[in-house]
Amino acid sequence: MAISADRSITIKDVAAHAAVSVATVSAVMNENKYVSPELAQRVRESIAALGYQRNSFARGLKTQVSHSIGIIIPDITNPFYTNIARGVEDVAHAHNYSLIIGNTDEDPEKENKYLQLLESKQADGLIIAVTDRSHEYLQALPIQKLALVGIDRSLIDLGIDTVMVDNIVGARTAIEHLLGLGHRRIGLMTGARGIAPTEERLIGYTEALEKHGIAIDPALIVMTRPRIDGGEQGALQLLSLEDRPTALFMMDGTMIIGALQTIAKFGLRCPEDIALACFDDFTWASVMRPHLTVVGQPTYEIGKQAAHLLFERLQHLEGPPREIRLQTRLIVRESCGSRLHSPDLISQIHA
Amino acid sequence: MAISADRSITIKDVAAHAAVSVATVSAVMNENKYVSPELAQRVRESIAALGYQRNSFARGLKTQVSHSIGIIIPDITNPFYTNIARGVEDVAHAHNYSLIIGNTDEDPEKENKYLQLLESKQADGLIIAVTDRSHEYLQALPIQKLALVGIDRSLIDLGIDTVMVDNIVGARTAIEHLLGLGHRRIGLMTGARGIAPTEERLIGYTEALEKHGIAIDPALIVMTRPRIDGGEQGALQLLSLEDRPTALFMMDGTMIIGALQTIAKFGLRCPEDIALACFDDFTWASVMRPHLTVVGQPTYEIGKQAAHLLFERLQHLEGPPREIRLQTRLIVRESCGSRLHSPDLISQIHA
DNA sequence: ATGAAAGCGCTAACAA
DNA sequence: TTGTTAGCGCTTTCAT
Repeated sequence: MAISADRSITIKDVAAHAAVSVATVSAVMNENKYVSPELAQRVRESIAALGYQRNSFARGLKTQVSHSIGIIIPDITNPFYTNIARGVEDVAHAHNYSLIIGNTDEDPEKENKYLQLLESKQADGLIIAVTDRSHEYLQALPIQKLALVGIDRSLIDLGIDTVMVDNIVGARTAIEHLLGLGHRRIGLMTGARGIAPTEERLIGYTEALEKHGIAIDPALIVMTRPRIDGGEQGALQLLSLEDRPTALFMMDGTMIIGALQTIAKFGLRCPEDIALACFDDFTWASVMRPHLTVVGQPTYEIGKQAAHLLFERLQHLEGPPREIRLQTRLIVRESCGSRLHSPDLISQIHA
Repeated sequence: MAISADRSITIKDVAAHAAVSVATVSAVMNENKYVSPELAQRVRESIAALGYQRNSFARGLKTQVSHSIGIIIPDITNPFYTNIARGVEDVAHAHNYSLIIGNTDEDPEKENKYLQLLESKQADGLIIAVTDRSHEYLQALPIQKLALVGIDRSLIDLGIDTVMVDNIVGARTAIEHLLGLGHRRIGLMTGARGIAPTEERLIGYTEALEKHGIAIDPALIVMTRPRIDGGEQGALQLLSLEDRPTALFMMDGTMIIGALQTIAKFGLRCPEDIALACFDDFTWASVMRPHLTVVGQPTYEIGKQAAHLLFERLQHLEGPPREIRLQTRLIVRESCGSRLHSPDLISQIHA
């Protein structure tokens, strides 16, 4: 801002300073050609002396690689995505890549805009949690140059590498835990229908119940938004039922906060009067009263694996798409009341 | 990935397709020169027909602007920074800029690396929460081309625009609240000494106490890490004091979780046995038991303002540096026990 | 082992 | 009003 060196230092300046050709400077920077030790040393000294940094525009123009990747998610503010982003960023950083971030707020238009931006502009690759109706975009869009990895929703059918979680087992395990504690009427709050995580978790719920010979009561399944107010409303609806459920399972971690509030309004205690569990572990889950029993998703790991997949894809563009399924972890704390039933179950951790 | 059009479409292709010169195509894309409606229309059609996207490397090489900005923060996973990043991203998006993110983990070396990366590589501007000892870097580094905005720590002395919070008033108000509730021995957990937020909050603490004629007891001030375990240890140290404090105030929101755990280990109840308050409001603060009384920082707003400052700076590089101070908000809930003292104080909100 | 020079795709000054 | 062209800074082929 202040001391401004009118023109920035180019490879030419370095070449002149070291009294060599620009080709030689380029060679030592890229270490891709033999340069005699003396010259190399001289060049390095000139680089240091001038504080030369190569211009990535020129480099990119020539090589067509930007050394940056993008991540498109609904909202970085949601801890689920925050951790994924962190995982991605760490891997990108290790590869000397930079990470461009885009929040879509589940708006297909915003998503589309980012897709274009990233494609035209810079990214070599892209990690994306697609918005519901946008799948077709992905194949329609001219994203040929872009390596793509999907997260949270399976994109494998579109020939795109994907990292997601084993939702069926995750949900089933949690419901079985509740069943084991004697619950028979288990309310379920889902996110948007039709997307993989919701449908798969629904399967897990159904499987667990059927295994115990319990009929599915549609009244116990309510769809709501994966937000605090969604949880509030969902719980309201479920708790207003004539034949009130004794346990509530939520597909999203933020919902449980709303549920907790509704429960308080009903004058109910958790877990004594009603058991609560949800997907997503988060920092505060273990310090809330009651400590929350949750199905933890390896969020950081999802990001990490997705980034690994992406960088592998960047190497060999060819090869069949791969899908990685990560396992969830049932973390039993207090909100289902296992302590009430059998003290020795406390803090048992289930794979 | 699949259908790959071997060579991507360039401005030349569009020019040929529309039977005009490249200059005309450029003119219609940039809307910076008069082009007759007919030609303009023809060009637009060709652009659409070919799905042309301009190559930002070439554009950047020519114009030296990248249309992307960076944000360098300790850790995106910390809700304080997450929200800031979201604020920045929203503004960047509105300006059609992309946002590159870098986590430093408070490691000056990583910070330095990002600085170089962003400078050489792309960013037109940069928002940064500096690591403690790195201030000198900022002026030493050849970041002349980069517009800079500092957050959380004041960089105004370095001639850099800054957005931060009124830490003195924030801390003072909270301590006065505690004082008003009758507390006389108030333990304080600080973050690293020597950085503005810590020192300023310390001033607020001191001012409040002195105003009430209470001497500062150095034993009540402990420095610890702004993390859960930091809070755990800090509380341990404070609660082990012979003359135990009746209230604890923490400079960081994550500390309070650790403090809560330590309190439980001591068999103490909050707020009955000990009052608790901290900086930083977060989603769960209002659903935790007890509901946490906190000094909320307008995190999203910090990011937004910082981005605004940055874009303004991008327009007029000249002009004196500006510092924006945002106000904190004391959010009184339960953890200080105001309910215990006077029921009508509950959920009072103090500016 | 080193250097000269072409050219990546775009913008903008200048010419027509 | 539209077109021609130089040149941004780098990589890389081809000469030497």
